[in-house]
Amino acid sequence: MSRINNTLYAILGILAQGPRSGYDIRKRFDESLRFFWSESYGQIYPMLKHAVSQGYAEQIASGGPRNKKLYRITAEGEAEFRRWLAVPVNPISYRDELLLRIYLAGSEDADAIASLLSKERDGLESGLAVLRAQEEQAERLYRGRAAPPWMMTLRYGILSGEARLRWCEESLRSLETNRENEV
Amino acid sequence: MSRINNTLYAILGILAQGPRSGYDIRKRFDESLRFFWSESYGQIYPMLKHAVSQGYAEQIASGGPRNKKLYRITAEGEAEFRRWLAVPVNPISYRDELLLRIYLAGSEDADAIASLLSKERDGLESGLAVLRAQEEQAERLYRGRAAPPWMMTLRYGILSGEARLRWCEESLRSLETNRENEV
DNA sequence: CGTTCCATGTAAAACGTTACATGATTCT
DNA sequence: AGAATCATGTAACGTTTTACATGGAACG
Repeated sequence: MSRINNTLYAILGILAQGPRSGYDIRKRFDESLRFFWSESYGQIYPMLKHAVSQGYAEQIASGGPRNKKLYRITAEGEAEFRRWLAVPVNPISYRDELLLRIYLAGSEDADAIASLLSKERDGLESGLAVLRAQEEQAERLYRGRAAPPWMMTLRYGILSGEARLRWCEESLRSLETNRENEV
Repeated sequence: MSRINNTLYAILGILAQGPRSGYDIRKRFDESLRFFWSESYGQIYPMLKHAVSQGYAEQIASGGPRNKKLYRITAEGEAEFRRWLAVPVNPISYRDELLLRIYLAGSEDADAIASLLSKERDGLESGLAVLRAQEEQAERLYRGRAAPPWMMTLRYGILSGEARLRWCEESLRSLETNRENEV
């Protein structure tokens, strides 16, 4: 069985919101989805051609000053995309370098681990500040009305970031406690 | 600049705890690290040869009934591993199919999303039960004494799982609310 | 006039999984 | 005896990133 190609569907999903160029699609991934998904040019341009060859998208002229190549999703493309939406997700296989290092570290590496953890904590704090600002802005915008589905992904960024931050702090405290008990 | 090869260091880290065969190493990843790291045979066996060629490990006879090939880390290998431990981690690039689908879904896909979310919730609940049982067992074992570093990774599994579970529940509630307001 | 951004692509390398091949040992 | 597990490896395939190549447009 050939694996489901998420890249194709991710691109179709962006095109479902309106005609876009390869460059537009890349920017979209980079600006809005980077916390949980990314695609590089090396994936996007060949996959757009593939989508056209499968009849899921078609190329249209832009008429813009740079005459970029816009792609529009077809009816088959949209049907295929909606089919994919309901397909059960694969279990997330995610690789976490920080956890790997901690798991493999010995007690003699406590300093190195503490340093990694505090760097991580600082990064999380500034990242969370950005997400919270975005959330506030969106809340003002959608006051009262139903929030769009992408708000859920923002919310996830905040909740998971907070959990990881709490874990960093807890871990740093426990390293500190161990150190005191040894002295 | 050539990318840092995490696979090599992950293997060296396992070997730093004692001589192991390729099979042993694979089992270790599969049993204890699967929540945040994995390596397949296709990576492990060639990488062990590479480690030997670099002088980071050496092959020793096992003498066991199956005469498996044990590898032992060398002094250089251990030094290299400790150097890697302190290297700043790369930002996690993690791909979350569930968040991708939610981000790309339109309001007409609310049913499909709700179904994915409730499946995810059920999976998280049973996964968390396993982790909590492991934590209890470990707590009984290390009562009072300093817990080993790998306990932090278990703790992370619990905290991040709880956060994701809360998010699932919150998202399902908000989908439900939107539905009621539309009717 | 130089820098940044827009814009499209390809080639090579790196990364990673899956399937296959093979055979011994241990358990039931 | 048959099944499961131990054990080592390779080949093919698929995925993903990075580097390279090219050039126009907008901005200060």
